[in-house]
Amino acid sequence: MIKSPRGTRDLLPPDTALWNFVETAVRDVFRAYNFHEIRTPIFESTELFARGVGEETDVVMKEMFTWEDRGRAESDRGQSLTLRPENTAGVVRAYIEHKLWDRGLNKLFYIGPQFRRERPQKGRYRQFYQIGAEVIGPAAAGSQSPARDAEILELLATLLDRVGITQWTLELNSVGSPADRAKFNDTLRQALAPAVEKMCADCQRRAITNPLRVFDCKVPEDQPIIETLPTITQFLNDDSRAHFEAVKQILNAVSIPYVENPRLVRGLDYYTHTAFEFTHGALGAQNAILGGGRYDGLSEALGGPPAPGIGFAIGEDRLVLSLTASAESVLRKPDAYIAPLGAGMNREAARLARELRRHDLVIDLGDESFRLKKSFETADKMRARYILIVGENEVAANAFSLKHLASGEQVTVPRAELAQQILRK
RNA sequence: GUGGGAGUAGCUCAAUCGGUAGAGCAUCGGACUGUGGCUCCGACGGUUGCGGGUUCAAUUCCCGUCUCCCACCCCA
Repeated sequence: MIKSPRGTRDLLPPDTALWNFVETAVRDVFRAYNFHEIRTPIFESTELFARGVGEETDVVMKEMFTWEDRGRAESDRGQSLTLRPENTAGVVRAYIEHKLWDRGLNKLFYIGPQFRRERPQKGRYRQFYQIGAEVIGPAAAGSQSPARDAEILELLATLLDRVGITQWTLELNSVGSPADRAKFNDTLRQALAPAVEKMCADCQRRAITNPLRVFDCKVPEDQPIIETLPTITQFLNDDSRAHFEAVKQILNAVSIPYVENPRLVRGLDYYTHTAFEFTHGALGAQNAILGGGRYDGLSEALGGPPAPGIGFAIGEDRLVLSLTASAESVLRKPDAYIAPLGAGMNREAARLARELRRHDLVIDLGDESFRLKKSFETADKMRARYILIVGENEVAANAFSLKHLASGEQVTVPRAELAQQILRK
């Protein structure tokens, strides 16, 4: 049997109702904040991710699905292509390609699949879905304003509340400018040097390759050493500091709770200033439900003009996992199930179904060969509100037996009044 | 990519010391020819993930492999 490839899965009804519930709610929220949808290709030039995400990151070095195009045209052949591992690079590429700076400030959102060649785990797939947004534009259009950071964070709080996730924590930090980070990294290496021998094997490696990640260490014995390390907060320049303060003040003004986490670092190279994560307790080791931050230098890194930006990406798979609502509860059930009864009744049933569906009713129907008992069982199973019986008696009278399945009440309703009756309850 | 656990009917799970696989639910049919979630009866459903090995005999023991789960690396 051919199975779906490792780390991929089929989303089936009724679960897809839950996904649609999330996506519909998310679109509503984006609309309220005047964000508009962008759809970028699912694959791009490998170079885009190498330059945009960072040549040295794990994502680019070992987690991408990459292949060589073998098109007929000389210009296509040998082009290295990659399934997008994230969507920010693609959005910024589109920003540059279509000169979107001419539109002033762009407030864009996307919903779609991303791909990483990782070892699968719960809530972590090789084809996974992200809901994200980017605010990007010339500095003169306000793209650099702390008001944009705060607006994004407030939007996210609204969004999570809206889908019924209330147990979230917003962790906030500033990672400063690239220069701030370089200084901090040097200091960190020096601070680690005398103690590193006593630390776990992972930390010994991190101390050399990526000192920032030492903060993520969960080994209890290492914590006393980590406590003594400097934090990036002390290395922020005046601009970064002022920006961070302004963001926090707006959050206070709109009553969005947050905790400052000076150890929160971001893995991708392009982040500057504000960095944040929303976590949810019930998710185990993979407790981050979304993350994001500011990336003021990304456009230039991709060959574009200066274009400060801030964005986030929600792991939709994990978001759906942490939902308390059940798929069953958000599934729209049929308003009525039509049971044609006896030879020739399919035609009349089809006519009725068509009439009722015009009234925005959800109608399903069976077949004239079904015994009435079977039709009732089918209607019950799909949780239809009403069953509508279409038999010879009904057709002769042009009035139909309509039974409310939950209460058992049955009435005979003239054809012209059927929709009204069904809409009633 | 590393370490550990698990794979038996569509789903959830049994199967004693190694003796050729069973239940509940689901599906379909009947009891019941125009009135339902109940009840009873019956049917359908299996390469025990896949491949190899040991054995008279393997769901069971061994090896390999695939997939999922947990943790790590990393990240949303």
